[in-house]
Amino acid sequence: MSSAAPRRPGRPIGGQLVVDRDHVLDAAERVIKRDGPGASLESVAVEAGVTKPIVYDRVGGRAELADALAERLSDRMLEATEDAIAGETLNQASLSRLVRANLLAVAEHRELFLYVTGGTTEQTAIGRLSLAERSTTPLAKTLAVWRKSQGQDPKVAEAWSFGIVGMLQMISVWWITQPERAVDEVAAQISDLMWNGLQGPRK
Amino acid sequence: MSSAAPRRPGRPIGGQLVVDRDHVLDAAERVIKRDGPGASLESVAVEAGVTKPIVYDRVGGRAELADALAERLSDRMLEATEDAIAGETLNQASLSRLVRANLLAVAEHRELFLYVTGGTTEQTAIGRLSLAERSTTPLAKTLAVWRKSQGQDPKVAEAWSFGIVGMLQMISVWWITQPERAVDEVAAQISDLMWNGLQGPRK
DNA sequence: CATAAAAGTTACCAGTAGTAAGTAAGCCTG
DNA sequence: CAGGCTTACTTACTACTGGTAACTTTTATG
Repeated sequence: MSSAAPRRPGRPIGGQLVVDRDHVLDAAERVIKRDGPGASLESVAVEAGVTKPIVYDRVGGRAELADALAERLSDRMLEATEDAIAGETLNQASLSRLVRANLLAVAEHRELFLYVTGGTTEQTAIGRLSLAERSTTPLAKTLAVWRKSQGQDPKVAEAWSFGIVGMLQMISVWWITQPERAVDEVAAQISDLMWNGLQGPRK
Repeated sequence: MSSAAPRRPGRPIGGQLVVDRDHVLDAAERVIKRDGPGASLESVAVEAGVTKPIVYDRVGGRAELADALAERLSDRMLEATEDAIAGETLNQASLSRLVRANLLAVAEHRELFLYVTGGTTEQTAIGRLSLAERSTTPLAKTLAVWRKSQGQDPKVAEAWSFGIVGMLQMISVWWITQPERAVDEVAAQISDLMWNGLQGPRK
């Protein structure tokens, strides 16, 4: 993929863009997968077969790169988790499948997940929040609707969705560094906590 | 504190250490409070009235600094939250006070919290986990005891405590960037979720 | 055909983590 | 009390990174 084709300065023959934004982002994902978080923009540029200013032109600086990758990751995770519950009614079993799908999706994009949730050392809070928000916003809507349908106050939806996303993120980081733990067991335990609360199931 | 007293090279007169580890860590906290996360080691050294190699000698590199500060922060937060429940029995009201105390403690150490949870771009996962572990380990013990006393399986304690800590961290980040939200309301909502689960209170 | 616009690269700057080498004071032994 | 070792610093450097300005070449346009 990273053919070291030395290009001359100047507009390329044909006048077309030599790489587009998605190409750069793909390269960034490969580099992060290879070098872990803390991969440099220079290496991203090399992997994309281009120089640094092009990366800046296509996606922007480090913060914007993290943002763009966060967008990609959260889209994929959203898709994976949506497939797992597939419009089913909310109950402990479907919740457990959701948690399980979330864990497996994180494991699949391990390095990318760590990069995105790890932040960029600068304005980290906003970055991490904007990632979380991509997950919480649809979740909050679902929660609000569901609460209303149960005759409960939907006002809690926003705080709850941030709480749930935070729980999932932490559990994910923990789980992918503890590979011996069975995914089904963790999913069952966490969905139990989410569904029944600390009190546990009341009969 | 940062008196620009230019010191000559060589061993200081008197033969004593000019600053100790805690002094450097105090300086680091002040710099982070002033400059936000991403504060440089150089500025930490200047604030401590000393040069960079001394920082390396006293506390180590960036990763070790983050670790040491994480230790300090989690100790303080633990203290604050323990004061809030003060050996009381676990119920929704005491849980709410715990969440509230947690939020206020985070707000008090806002920049430090962001620095510590934001990580150091490198080996972030381990760093964040080790911070979380300082909170989860005592929590897990408490949970295990409590579950046993209720005739429930204490095996869930470890996963649950990571989940709870993750929830608290995310809620904290969210809340300190949304200053208009009343702390009592958020604490009530989150403790409701933690105690009763998604189902809400059953009568 | 001259000139502007487009799409690249080269070359640089500033700042940062981390380290090697240098220097002055204290201590210890003959 | 002189000379050498140890201690506790600073200075000065390297390597690298994010970010940008300036330059080069091709294409499009009046």
